[in-house]
Amino acid sequence: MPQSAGISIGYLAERTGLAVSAIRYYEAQGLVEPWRNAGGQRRFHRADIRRMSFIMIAQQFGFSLPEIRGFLRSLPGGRTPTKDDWARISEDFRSHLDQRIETLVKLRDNLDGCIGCGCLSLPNCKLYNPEDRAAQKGQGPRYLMGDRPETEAEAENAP
Amino acid sequence: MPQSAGISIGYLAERTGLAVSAIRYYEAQGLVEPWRNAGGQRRFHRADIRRMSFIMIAQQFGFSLPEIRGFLRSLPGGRTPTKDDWARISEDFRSHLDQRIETLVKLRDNLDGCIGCGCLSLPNCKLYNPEDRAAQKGQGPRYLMGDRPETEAEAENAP
DNA sequence: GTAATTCCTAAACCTAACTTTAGCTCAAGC
DNA sequence: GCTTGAGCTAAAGTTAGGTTTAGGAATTAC
Repeated sequence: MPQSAGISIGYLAERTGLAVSAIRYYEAQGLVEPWRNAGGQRRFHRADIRRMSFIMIAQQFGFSLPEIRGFLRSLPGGRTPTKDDWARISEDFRSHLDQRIETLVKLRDNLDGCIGCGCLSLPNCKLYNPEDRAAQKGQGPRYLMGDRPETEAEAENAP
Repeated sequence: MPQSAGISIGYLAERTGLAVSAIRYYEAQGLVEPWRNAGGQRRFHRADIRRMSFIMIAQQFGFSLPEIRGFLRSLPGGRTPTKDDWARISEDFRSHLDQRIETLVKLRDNLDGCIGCGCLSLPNCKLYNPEDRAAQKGQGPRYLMGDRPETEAEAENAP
């Protein structure tokens, strides 16, 4: 087991459950910056165990690696984040998470409404309603339930 | 505009906001089964407008295309799903969705606890706690916050 | 009847987040 | 001191969910 001169990639992998290849990938993405020993092998700070954990948690929260890199830039290199460091980052986490939860709950509520309305065939279905298009996450124009200038009624009557 | 002999892929795209290429991709994935006209062009049922919408909604709910294909298999081909068809599918949606929301809320609550505890450095942090590993979505064994057989205390004391 | 659209297929390309492979070097144990 | 495991790099492969491109063929509009 490595002692004072930093830890090996294998040990870091063992402690975090990450694959060695994943850690090297994170380095390539600028999420961690190990130094090299005399033989050219990576050496990590012990604090990088937490750094890796932070990455895994942030991923669960739905952040991309570039976003996480942004967070990490505001973290001090080489040491454990303090309460203040973490509190700062938590704000971002919170709002992002709240938004995702809200979207899902809204979607679920609409689904509930649809069970009672015979859904997918009635223009008053909420999943069908234009005002809920805001819930979309995609980039292009996507119209749910085929709702367009032409009404469904028209469409149905044109066999 | 197509009349009695089914609708074209372009019209379906226009009505749903999907790209033509996406619709062809969905066909390749077995999510829709158009027939062909004399000239070899795809013709869709008008009900496929809703079928596409169903796919888009299910995607927003976080389902993968194979999962959605599963849902669609229980739908009647060629006609608008009835209230009963939809109710049957809604059950599945509900439970999946509830589970996803629960996971996120749990994660958020843990985050809240961490803001107060100085997180990422205390063994009593909930994000750090083994019992919350269940919240993981990945496939491999991943240990959050470096929690393994060896305790953090030990690790910290071995510089 | 001809020009402009739309549609066709197959194959290549794209992004994210990694893993796998190949061929080679380093470090550790006995 | 030698064998074995751990580490190295570069490049290619993987999965999901598509888009883009190339080169034709069918439809539609006038």
